[in-house]
Amino acid sequence: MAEQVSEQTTNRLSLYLRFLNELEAGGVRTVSSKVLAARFDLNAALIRKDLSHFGDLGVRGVGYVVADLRQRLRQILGLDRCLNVTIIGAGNLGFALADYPGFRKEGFRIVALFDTLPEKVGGRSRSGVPIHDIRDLKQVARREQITIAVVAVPAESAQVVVNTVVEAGIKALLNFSPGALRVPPDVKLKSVDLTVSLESLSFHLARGVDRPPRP
Amino acid sequence: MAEQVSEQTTNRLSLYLRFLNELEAGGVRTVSSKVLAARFDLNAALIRKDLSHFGDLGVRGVGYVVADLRQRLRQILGLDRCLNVTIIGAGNLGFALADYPGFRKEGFRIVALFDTLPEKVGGRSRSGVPIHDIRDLKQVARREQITIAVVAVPAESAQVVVNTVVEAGIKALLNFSPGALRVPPDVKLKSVDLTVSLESLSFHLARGVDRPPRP
DNA sequence: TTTTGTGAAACGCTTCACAGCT
DNA sequence: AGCTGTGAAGCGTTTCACAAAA
Repeated sequence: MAEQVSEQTTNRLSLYLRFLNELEAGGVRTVSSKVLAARFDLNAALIRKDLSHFGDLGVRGVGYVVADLRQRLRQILGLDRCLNVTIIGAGNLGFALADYPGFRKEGFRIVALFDTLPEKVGGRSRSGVPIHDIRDLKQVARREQITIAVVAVPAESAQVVVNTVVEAGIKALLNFSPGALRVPPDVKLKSVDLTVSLESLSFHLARGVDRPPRP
Repeated sequence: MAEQVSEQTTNRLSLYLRFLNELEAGGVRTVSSKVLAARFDLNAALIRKDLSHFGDLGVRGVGYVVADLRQRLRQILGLDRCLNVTIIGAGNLGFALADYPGFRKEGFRIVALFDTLPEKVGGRSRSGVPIHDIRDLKQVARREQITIAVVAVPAESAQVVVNTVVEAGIKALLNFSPGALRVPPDVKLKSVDLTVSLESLSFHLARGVDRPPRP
């Protein structure tokens, strides 16, 4: 077990975990790869492969024990520890993310916002997350044990902000700015590019979602 | 040209286009696949393959003419027409997206917000996008020629909202709610799952971004 | 010479199919 | 009988390598 695991696999593990939470809440004891596959429109073998990367998690003839698999997935995804998150950029998007209830629900704690504007620093988000000066990032990051930074600043300042975050010793970044960003190899950067997403939809509209037959 | 093109290819086309905008603004005449490749950390052959799906866009020995390729990519991505977008859910995230400057910059027009709460309906976002009652979606969608909907509502209401959007005749959806959603085959759904993104980062932290050598 | 466009090879992910366990 | 774990096959994407064009 535990060689390299593809990003696609880990993304699916998150989905499985979310479903297992529901199943456990509903008092379901075991679940088969077939049931999981039906839920997510995937092939059952793929789910077994995904899980088999981490040992023999299932029971032949029975399936997976919901409580055990859930526990194990939380551990694999690192959700059994405390995960403190900061958001850089106290603009509309930064505030929205700081107050997004979905994060707290899954065990992430948003502990700080950062900005450069003096009129914002010292304030708080609606839900009470304090806004610090970006120059204090390193200090606050250490004090609050921040391990993940969400970057929600305009494209022009994105690379500078990313550099600051990396210098503060944070090794995991979720970026919402458009454009290519560079990070050292020991830092994990994941980007959500809203423009690319919309343009992908535009492409499908332009081409016709049901492709018209070629002449 | 113009068979099926993978989503990965179309996503990259968006990135190329953004860079071409910069190049044209900077007065650059031509660009080679090698330069594009360096910019995005990709293989030059991949860029040529991506572009070759749409005809012979380059000139051997020279590269690609920036102005021409930009124009062609805008056309391919459907950005040469008017693209009216609505945002469903006038919560923190919905407002942030409605006022996100990046969308307008690329030619998308956010023309309406929708919500169910009477105290929100009739109001406007900070940048002036009017908030309508979700029950008026079909009517407003037709009047405003809305072709893309962004879904930013809580998970519980997501499927219902998606159904309403589909019934209103909108064929392209960008979804921010967690969980599996069903749409008919002629509708294009793209989802951004913030929890999955954060959990993916958590996984890499838990495992060590530089993987520790196996014992 | 430079750089595109493209078959062929390489690679990685998914599905198949079945041995093995309960 | 039922279901997992997995080698082998299948398939889609990326990279290689080179002929063709400017």
